[in-house]
Amino acid sequence: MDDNNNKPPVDKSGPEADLGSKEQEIYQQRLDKAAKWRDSGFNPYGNGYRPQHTAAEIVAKHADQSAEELEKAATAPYDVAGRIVAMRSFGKAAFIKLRDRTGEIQAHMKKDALGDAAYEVFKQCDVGDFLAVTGPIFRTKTNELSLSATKFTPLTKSLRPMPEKWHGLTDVEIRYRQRYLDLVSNPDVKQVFLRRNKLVRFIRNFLDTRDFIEVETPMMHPLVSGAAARPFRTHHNALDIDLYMRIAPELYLKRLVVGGFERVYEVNRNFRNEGVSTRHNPEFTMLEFYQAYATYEDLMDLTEQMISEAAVAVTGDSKVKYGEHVLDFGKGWKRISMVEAIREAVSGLSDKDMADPDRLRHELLKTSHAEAERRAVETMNHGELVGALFEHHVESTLIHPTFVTHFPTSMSPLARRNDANPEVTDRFELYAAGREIANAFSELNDPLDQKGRFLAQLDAKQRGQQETMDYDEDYIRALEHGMPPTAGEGIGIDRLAMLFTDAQSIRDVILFPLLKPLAK
RNA sequence: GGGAGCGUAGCUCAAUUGGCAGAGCAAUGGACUCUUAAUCCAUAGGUUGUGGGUUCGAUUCCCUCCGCUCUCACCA
Repeated sequence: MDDNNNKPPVDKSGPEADLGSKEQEIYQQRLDKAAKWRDSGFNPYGNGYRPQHTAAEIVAKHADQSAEELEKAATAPYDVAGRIVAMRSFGKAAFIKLRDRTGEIQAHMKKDALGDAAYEVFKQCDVGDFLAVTGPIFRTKTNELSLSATKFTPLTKSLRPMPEKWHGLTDVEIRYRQRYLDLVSNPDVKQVFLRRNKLVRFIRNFLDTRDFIEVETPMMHPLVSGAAARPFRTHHNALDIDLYMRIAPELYLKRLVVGGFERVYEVNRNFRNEGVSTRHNPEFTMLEFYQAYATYEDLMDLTEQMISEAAVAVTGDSKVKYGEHVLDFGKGWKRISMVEAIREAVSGLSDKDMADPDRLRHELLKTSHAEAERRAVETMNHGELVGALFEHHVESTLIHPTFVTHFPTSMSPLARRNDANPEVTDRFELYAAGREIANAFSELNDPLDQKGRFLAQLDAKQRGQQETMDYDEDYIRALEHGMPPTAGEGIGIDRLAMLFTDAQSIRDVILFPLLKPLAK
């Protein structure tokens, strides 16, 4: 525990200080109700109750039975526990809705079935409390499956009021800051995260069945490596060394390929100290995988198969609605080189033009109006100009899944050069909905070439570029020992989850997105 | 970091030109043993994000700060 983590002691005697006056009143009322539970022998924070059934299994078991059939069958009592999410009371009877991890089930609480004393205890229950209910199943006059409670056990008292039942919780700030309330209040939100879980499980299974081994590599790095991004810094006290939170696991995973793990993957967090937006969270989840004896072209096939199958597994269809569009993840994705893609989008650029930095600079300045941007364009090399033109004119137009290949070598310091044209690399990025989803290449395993590329990165840093990689001596040493021909790929899990859940903001697929702390 | 917008009861939202801050849900008390946003009667609940200014008077107009949303830049 850090010693600089001194929090004021919490006052345990009454309502919390952040409550409004109305909320304090409710808080006190519920403390009083909890005391009444206690007086009746129920600990409002007791432990050890083990419900024997779930809402979903009860509903599934009796979904097809009519009211008469259920009455005749007279089922043995069920026993479920959950949060009370709705209550409609009639004085001497009430309907409550209990929610557990599997779903919801209604219970009919009747004074004559429970007894006077027990019904008094039930009256001290509120929406939000946790309760266990025992009783046989029946159908109400409106045909809803319900438990006819013969017994109940108060389990946990909720002291704060739930959000409004009809509109739910819509204030996005509260939704992100207090995700637990969002999850309780908005059932769709839970579905989003269940889908995300399904996606990650599908991917793990897909790779596991293809002989990939899942590993965990360091998230605290002594060097900045594996991507072009600004890192977070941190400090280890006992060793008295500065470290960086990782921006990518790439070089560690390739060290493992050197060591004989021919197929490895890692699904974990990367941290980048950059702007926050609807598509960027400072910490985000990345899948990276490496396969020896494969090329970037093999990975295009693998990626197409993995993501098209994932779409069906997660959403039920290879055609996925996303905002205004319906994305078609069915196989046969377009493959186009970066230069071709630019020439398709910008008319009047000949082969010769594409090779001429001044011509490209001129083209780029047509759409770059901000002063800082124009200055940046002036110092770009040929590869950077090609990349910038692509981002300006092509990226946002790639709606259906599209592989863009052959990125300029200068913007791909870890990728293998193309044999026919060393100015470009054996690399592709996958785009969908106008965004980058995946990035892959045949890995550069020539240690001398890699040395030169690292040196070029140092050079770029000298020129003032902020997002550069450090020279990683040990990585070069690893390559000098020999890395088999390998291809590797990174897939942004959050962004893929966005596509499969129709989420317009990355914060909607991250349980606890980074927000500024509120001032006291 | 730049630009635009937003912030009113626990929640969802009103408040005319600057003129007594309101409703529904939730809560409390009462009636009600088949409800589905249950219904009916009554009660209570507010430092209008913060601090300042203009004004006889500010939720409303102006400024500061805090937070959120969108967007641009950086990036994936």
